[in-house]
Amino acid sequence: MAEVKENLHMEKIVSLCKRRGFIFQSSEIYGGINGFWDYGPLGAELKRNVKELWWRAMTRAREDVAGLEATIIMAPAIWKASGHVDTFSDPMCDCKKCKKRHRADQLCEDQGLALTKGDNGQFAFPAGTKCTHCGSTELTEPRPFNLMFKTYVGPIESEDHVAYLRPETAQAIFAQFKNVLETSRQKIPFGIAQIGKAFRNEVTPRNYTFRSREFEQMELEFFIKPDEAIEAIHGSVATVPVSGHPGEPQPNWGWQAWHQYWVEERVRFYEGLGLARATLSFHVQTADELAHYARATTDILFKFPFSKRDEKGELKGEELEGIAARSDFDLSQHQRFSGKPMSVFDEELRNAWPRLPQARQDALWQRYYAHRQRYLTRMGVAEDAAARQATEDANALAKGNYIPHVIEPSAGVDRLILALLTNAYTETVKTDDKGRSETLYVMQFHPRVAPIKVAVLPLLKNKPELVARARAVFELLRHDLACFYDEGGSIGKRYARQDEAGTPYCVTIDFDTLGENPELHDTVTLRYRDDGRQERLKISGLRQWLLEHVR
RNA sequence: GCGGGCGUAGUUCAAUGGUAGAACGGCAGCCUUCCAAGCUGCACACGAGGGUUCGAUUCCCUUCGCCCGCUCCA
Repeated sequence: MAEVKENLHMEKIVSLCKRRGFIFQSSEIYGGINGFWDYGPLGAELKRNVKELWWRAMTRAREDVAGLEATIIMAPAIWKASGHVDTFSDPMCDCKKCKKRHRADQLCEDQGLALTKGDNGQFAFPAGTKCTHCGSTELTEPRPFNLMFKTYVGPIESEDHVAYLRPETAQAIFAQFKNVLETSRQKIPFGIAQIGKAFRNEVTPRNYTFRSREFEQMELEFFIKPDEAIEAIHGSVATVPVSGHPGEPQPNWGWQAWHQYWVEERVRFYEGLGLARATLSFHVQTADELAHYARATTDILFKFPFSKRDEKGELKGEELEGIAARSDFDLSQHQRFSGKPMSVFDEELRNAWPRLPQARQDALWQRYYAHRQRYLTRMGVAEDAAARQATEDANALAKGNYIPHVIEPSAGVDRLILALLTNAYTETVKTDDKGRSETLYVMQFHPRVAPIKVAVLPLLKNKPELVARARAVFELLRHDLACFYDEGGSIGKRYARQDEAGTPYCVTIDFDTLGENPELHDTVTLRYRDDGRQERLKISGLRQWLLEHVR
């Protein structure tokens, strides 16, 4: 279970998932729809378990995170503020000769030209634009390529009524930041967590459910004080260990410590779901890759069989989660676009500031000013207006006000499910005495995520006493555990069925349960999925034992 | 969106210009004292649409879907 699935073909997983009811193609009876997938009975349980574990770890187990469940369709202005309306609609074109596809704006730039946009919103190439691949001038018209799903709110289908299905859950958190802050009795640093569907009209959905057009995210926006505020209050920002978990959160943590903290917290979460470190890898985004507002982004990758390989031939992995340090960009954008203040008042800062030596005050003021000014001018605010606003912001800081910065651990649920399925999949070829061989499939899920926790089986079906006792045991367990009763076929076949479903424990009611051997009266066989090991447990302690082992 | 390959029971495969077989799986019954035993029976498929043809699952076209490569992935 711990090893990396190097040479596993995805088709095998796809076929098992279909066969056992983990994942089906959406709308299959109508021929399917590209990029959309349904979870069958086992998949639905698996996914529920994963979301439940995330929610528990991120909110209930912590005092500093509050939950949120926002709508999928929101005011379109949110997507203007976030930048999605602009960046999600890159104009694309194809070369008619060599069939190469380009981003029209980049193609022009590469040749020192500029794409033009008419009043009607239509893009056009300047004369002489060539394909950078083959040199042909036969290019298709630049077409906007919007990755957001569009719909209309209300009965009138006009541009005035356009709305989008959210392409990420994060923006809803930013938009409700003030409401949550005021109602949750939290103060900075604290986070808002949300699980929910998001939609992206991907150009090419690929790799089974990995890149779907409808998918689910588990996102935390964790709001922290700007480093300038930390320095004012605590004298300096805590230094971060070179690697590893920085330990329990401290008041003097700056964004780097918080970023590292969340990376490590998230890795621990994945390990707790059964994804060993060896199956994970990291990608620290380089300066070139980083979005302009991001200070750092660390991706946690899982080594899927379809992942690309590095120079050494090792699987590089595909992204499960990105942990981004997004500065105060998002809230600043919403403040500018909505006109509503997104700043918070920090009493500690207000009290600390006047006690700082003047030189220190000036230095922090200057740094904060520079940061704000850089942001504003990058966003196209005119130089003098930006200077004025940045001055205001820096003056506000001195009075204890700032826009919080954000650390964002953002995970894809469906990708994680696919990782868990891949990770759990094992096959072994078994040859019997007659030389016949068959392949046995075992889904070795961590008991925590397993869709069915325990199967209850009477050893034989045609002995009413066994069946009755088995039904009673099933009844005893089913209210607290995802439980499955099966009496069809032979006991071996039933074990094998549960192995494919990934059920970690099977409980068998046999003649000893009934008292054939008095010492074993009221005990059952407990059979382990991964090694077939068996032991006997008292029925009286069974429920408790199982609850402890699936936690 | 481009290029290539592919679509036959739930799964894995077979055959065929005269409407399809198997294995495993599923369901029911019998049997079975711990790892896919056996016996009997049952159900289930040519992705969709159009064309050619007396007749199409088979040939052609379109479409949808899947896989690979390109492109895209803020």
